[in-house]
Amino acid sequence: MPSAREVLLATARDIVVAGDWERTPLAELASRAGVSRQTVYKEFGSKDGLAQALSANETEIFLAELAMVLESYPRDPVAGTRAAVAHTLRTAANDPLLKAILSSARGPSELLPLLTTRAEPMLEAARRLLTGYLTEHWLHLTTRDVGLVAESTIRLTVSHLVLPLAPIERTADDIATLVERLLPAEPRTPVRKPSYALSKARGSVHEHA
Amino acid sequence: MPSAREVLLATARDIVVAGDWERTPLAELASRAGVSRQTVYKEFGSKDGLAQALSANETEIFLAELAMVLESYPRDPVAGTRAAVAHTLRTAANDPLLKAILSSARGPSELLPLLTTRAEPMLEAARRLLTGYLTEHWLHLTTRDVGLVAESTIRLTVSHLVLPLAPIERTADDIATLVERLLPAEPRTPVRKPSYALSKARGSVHEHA
DNA sequence: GGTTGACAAAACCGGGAGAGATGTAATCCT
DNA sequence: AGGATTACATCTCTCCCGGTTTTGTCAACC
Repeated sequence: MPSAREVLLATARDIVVAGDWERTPLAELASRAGVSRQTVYKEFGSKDGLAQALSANETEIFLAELAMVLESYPRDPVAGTRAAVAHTLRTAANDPLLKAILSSARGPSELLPLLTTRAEPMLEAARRLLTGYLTEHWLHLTTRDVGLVAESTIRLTVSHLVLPLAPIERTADDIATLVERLLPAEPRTPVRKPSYALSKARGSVHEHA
Repeated sequence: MPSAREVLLATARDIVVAGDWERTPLAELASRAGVSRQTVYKEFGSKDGLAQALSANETEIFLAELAMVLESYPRDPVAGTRAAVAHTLRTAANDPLLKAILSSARGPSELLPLLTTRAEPMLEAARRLLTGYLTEHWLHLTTRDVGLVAESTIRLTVSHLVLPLAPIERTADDIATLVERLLPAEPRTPVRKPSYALSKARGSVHEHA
């Protein structure tokens, strides 16, 4: 039995993805979630509060997914990077909300400006995640070097998200190639407990297609 | 004696940079340029036509500058890249018009959407320029490899333009470092006539600070 | 190549009425 | 507690209506 909070987040997400956020009254959202309007205020304080919570939830889920993707390549950081980039591009392509969070892009329909604030912290979190992952594999490199590569990977991914020119798989291959050439030496794989992985998403409500 | 076309472009540029484009009537623009309103229609067809021409002019000037910057480092492609990136970031920081063209960013004041269309061709031109420059120095690399590096450089530069985190010089150093590591071998310098350089800006009207 | 003047059509203001949403609160239910 | 219902004040959004400005196109003129 999902809590009111959870079903509200899920419905809100559907509405945002459908591009109807500003158009949809809170009353309709609530009734569609099978919940009264006041419950929303109790739980989230305001409509914006709901959007914020949704954004935070989405961010958390995405970062957890990203960590899982990376974890599944514990011995091959280049393949891991490639998979992470591809996963990001693929997911964001089908998810206007995530895309908005990542790129802070004002789409044709002027997506909610609340998320703009979220963009930078989100990218920063992703950068830390990637940095940790890469550090596990190239122990001899300086923090600065790994950070540079991680940040470039993130920026390039977002860039290709905003202005895609090649198919996703091709882009992922390209970025992975860059990483491989940038950090070429000594791919030692310690295979210890990965300290970079974040806790799993707790408030997860929806499934990613 | 500057032609009416030139002085019109210059005045239009001032207005755009001041952020008053949509606010300013064509009549005022014309009189400020010391020219009648009809001359504008004769020369550019419409107000949008003026904006288009301005954008094209700006693009041409910028690309010519970029080519000159690169030409001044005929033997050191890493330093050349570094200088080109720094020049781009520095110029765009003081030039809302160029920034809009490069990033297609809707600023707080909702900059002219005409330029949005311009963004991709402009980046494509810059990519070709850089590709040609780099090819002069790393003859042994495949077109695909050089193209990859060039495109990444462009994308990273734009990314840092949109979301600057470090000082410009630092960013330029970082990107140059990436290029250096990506294309490490055999920096042969043919020093022949650089075929990548475009013709100088002809319609150039203003001076870049 | 340029100016002046006139002109229709379109875009851009306020202001005001009405509808619709948001946010707060009291009360009731279980 | 967790939630629903009803009520209500306050915003905001939208539509409409004029009046004004701006755009874009003439023609005639130098």
